[in-house]
Amino acid sequence: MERTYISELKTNIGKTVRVRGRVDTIRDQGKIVFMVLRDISGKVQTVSWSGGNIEVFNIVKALIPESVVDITGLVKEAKQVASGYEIEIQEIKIDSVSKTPLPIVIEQPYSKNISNLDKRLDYRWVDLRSQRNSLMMMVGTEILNRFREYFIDNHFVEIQGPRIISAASESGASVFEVKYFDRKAYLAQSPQFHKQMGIAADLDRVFNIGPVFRAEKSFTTRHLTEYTSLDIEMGYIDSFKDVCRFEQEAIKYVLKGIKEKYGDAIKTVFGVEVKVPEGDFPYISVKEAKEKLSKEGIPSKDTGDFSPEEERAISDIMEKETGCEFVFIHDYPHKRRAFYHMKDSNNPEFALGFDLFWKGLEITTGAQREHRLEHLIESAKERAIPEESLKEYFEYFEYGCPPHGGFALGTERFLMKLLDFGSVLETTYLPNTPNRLGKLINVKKTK
RNA sequence: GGGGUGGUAGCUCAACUGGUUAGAGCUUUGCACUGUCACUGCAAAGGUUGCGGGUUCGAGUCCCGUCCACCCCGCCA
Repeated sequence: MERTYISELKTNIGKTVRVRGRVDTIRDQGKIVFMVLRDISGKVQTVSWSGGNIEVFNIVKALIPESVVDITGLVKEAKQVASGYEIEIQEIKIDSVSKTPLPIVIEQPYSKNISNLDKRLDYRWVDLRSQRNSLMMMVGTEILNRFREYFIDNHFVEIQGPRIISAASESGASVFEVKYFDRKAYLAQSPQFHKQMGIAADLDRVFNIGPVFRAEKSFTTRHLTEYTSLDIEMGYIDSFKDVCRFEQEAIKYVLKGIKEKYGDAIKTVFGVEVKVPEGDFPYISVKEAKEKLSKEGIPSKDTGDFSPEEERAISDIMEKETGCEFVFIHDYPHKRRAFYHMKDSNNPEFALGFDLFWKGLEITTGAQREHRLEHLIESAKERAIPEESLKEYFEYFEYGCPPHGGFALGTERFLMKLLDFGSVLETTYLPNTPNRLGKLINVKKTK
């Protein structure tokens, strides 16, 4: 018999079905046992009596929670049950027995003692069984699906830049060195140069969704050493604002889709209302932002960038002023941005780039790129970046390159903000951080 | 990398100024229960107090070192 998902049972009342999944809870009443079965689509109560199939009854009575079972039974109406129906088990097969007790608590809506995050990550495959986490994974899937859909509908071509590269790319951010046969190589910190190659290759608009690596010892709720970057680059723009507008529309499209598909579930499980922004996201210059912060008495140590406190405050201020959770910040000093950002010809101190903040967190950096080789070389010189390390990159501009710009969005950060999680470690399937490689904790000791 | 807080049972935590046998809730195990649904009731099990050293008659508690986690900062997406 074919398997029926638990979510489909309500249309199968009166029928015999096969359901497969995990033993969620057992309520043994002596001569009647209720067992709640769980699969990816939901939960259902099953019932068996001592007066019914005694063989089945004995197996159910002895089940260990979190074991995997294969059940055939009759779906019947049951007024006593909240859902209105239950399954009377006719056959049961145990596919896999769970050890007990579990090493962590699987989070329930009523959970009081939720295990610590690091312990949960050690047993991530158990942790992800919770409704909260499986919904988080499904929403994450839909986010990438919608972005990809939007890009393809807007003439984008998908590329997969190499993750192992020969020269440490772009800024001073530390890179992971790897052994590549008999030479040194590096893990890509960003697909930036290869996106731009796509523009020089006349692919016109390209996107790249994939892992990037940062060898930074950052212990925060928003940094990972490996994360999934959503990168785009678009040709023939007139201004970085074309890039902003594109990103804004893409985000609206994504959030609209999420709201339609998961809005109710997100509201129930996370208590978060998915808001689809209307109209344009506000733009504000660094200078204006600093003035607003100063009025609110928020201290500033740096005129060219924002501290996390300032990021949160400026988001709050702008949301109150405009009702929008998003805000674009522009007119950053060029010397504080990547060398490939184009300079503002009216004021070369400024870069034609932007950051996008969402609910107090930077989720994107973008810019119009410098496509004129002489200017690009000059910018690299200003940063004292050895020309030799950029030789290959510079060549992309030698045979003509359209004006272009793009952005990178941190997908884990996006999901974190959407569902109001406290850390990107929670919105990553298996987060890598300076002290954690998958389940392998305490990396230093194994050196 | 800098600053702060912490590490005690499978999980979440308590243990006063250093003082008898380190406690509780949940989980687990056993028994009872034919309509439970965060089942209930009774009973039991469960500990090298992160690791290494020191002070003391005596250390979960104080000191030094070390590892790890969490929060804040730096770096960024």
